[in-house]
Amino acid sequence: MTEAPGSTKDRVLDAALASFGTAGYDGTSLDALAVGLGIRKQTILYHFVSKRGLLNSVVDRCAGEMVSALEEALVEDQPDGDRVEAMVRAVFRVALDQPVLLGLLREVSRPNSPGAQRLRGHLEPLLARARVWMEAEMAAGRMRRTDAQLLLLSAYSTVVGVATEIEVLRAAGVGPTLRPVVQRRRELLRFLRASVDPAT
Amino acid sequence: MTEAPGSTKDRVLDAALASFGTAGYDGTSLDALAVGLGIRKQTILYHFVSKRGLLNSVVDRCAGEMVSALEEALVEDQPDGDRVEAMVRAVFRVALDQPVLLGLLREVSRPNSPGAQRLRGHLEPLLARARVWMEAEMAAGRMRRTDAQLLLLSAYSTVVGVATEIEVLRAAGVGPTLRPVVQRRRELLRFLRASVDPAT
DNA sequence: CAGGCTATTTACCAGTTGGTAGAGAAGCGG
DNA sequence: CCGCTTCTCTACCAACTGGTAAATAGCCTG
Repeated sequence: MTEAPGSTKDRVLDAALASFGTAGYDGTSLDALAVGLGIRKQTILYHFVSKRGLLNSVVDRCAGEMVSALEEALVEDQPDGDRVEAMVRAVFRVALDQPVLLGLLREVSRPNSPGAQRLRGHLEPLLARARVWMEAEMAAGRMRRTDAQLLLLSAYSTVVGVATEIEVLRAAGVGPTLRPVVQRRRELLRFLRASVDPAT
Repeated sequence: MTEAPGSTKDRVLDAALASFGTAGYDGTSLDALAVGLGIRKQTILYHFVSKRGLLNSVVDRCAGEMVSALEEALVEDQPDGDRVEAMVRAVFRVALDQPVLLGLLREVSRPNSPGAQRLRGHLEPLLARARVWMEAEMAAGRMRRTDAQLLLLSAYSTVVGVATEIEVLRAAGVGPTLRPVVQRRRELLRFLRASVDPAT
């Protein structure tokens, strides 16, 4: 079922991810993509039917990777060890390992963007689980009472913003050093804890 | 020099801002833009020479508005009244008054995007001023010692993320109510204060 | 070896893209 | 009335867009 890593289909997916993530959907041309891969455009269309289908496949694969990474982080330490931290660490790990993936996330999370709805479809169950968990924590008094959905959306956009920022830093001349990233993650964690702290 | 608000040139700028901000640069066609305005595409090209020129003009105008809004917030209360809060409030006001402007900011702040460099050119002096101010605050012990540039970039991306999120919220079904925005602003302020608080 | 399946190709197409060339038209100072 | 400038228009165009149709080649199975 899963495509062999060296197959044409898989190579197209990789290249498409990179292009969608950096140049955007409209900025990506199937011709250019094909030339870059040394194949003909029609080969791409054979595998993915249409440009939109290609985007959907890319989104599906990436969302799958991300969701599984997050779920792994969630079950990792059952005994209420800081789950928030585990999730943030997971996201940052992904951001460092595959920066292009964040580019796609950014591109696709724009409202009215093709693929935005599809992405939401993938993330929805995860969000639902998190919401349920948060409401339980609130009921137990381990978390400050707020609108769970709103807090989640806030956390989501903040995390994405922060992770995306790594690209911006690189563009601004700050080298791909690890230090700023670590520092940034520490501050983000403090922020999220503050949002959640039952005191005040 | 400044164009009359009803002039063709100005109407084109408005429509282009809206289109660039929502559909992106590549997703915007001069033909469609012209049809929407009831004029011919060549009229647009007469005023702005090229599509790229149009983007530049849009960026220039918007960056001007934003920078002046921020500078206004900075001098507003000279006696060290919380300048950070003043700036955040200014940004949120812009985000609420002209949401499209945030869309453009988001589109254009992607690295490698056309217009990204131009935007940085506009924001650079403002950032430089802020950096100088922060270093003075640090020296005076009123602010925790950190890398000023890094903190600024963090704050920038966070603020943009948060403001952009308003669109996301709308897309996620949460109405354009004011409450979430206010709540979000409060939390953001707490975050920024925590990043700055000299007591660890 | 025949026949189907998968994968990739060549050939082609209609529509759209940003952009050029040049013609009118409207206003204005002399 | 002339000439100049400013603006908008019609008429084109070469390049590129995503997409269709059909031919070809390899491969496995019967």
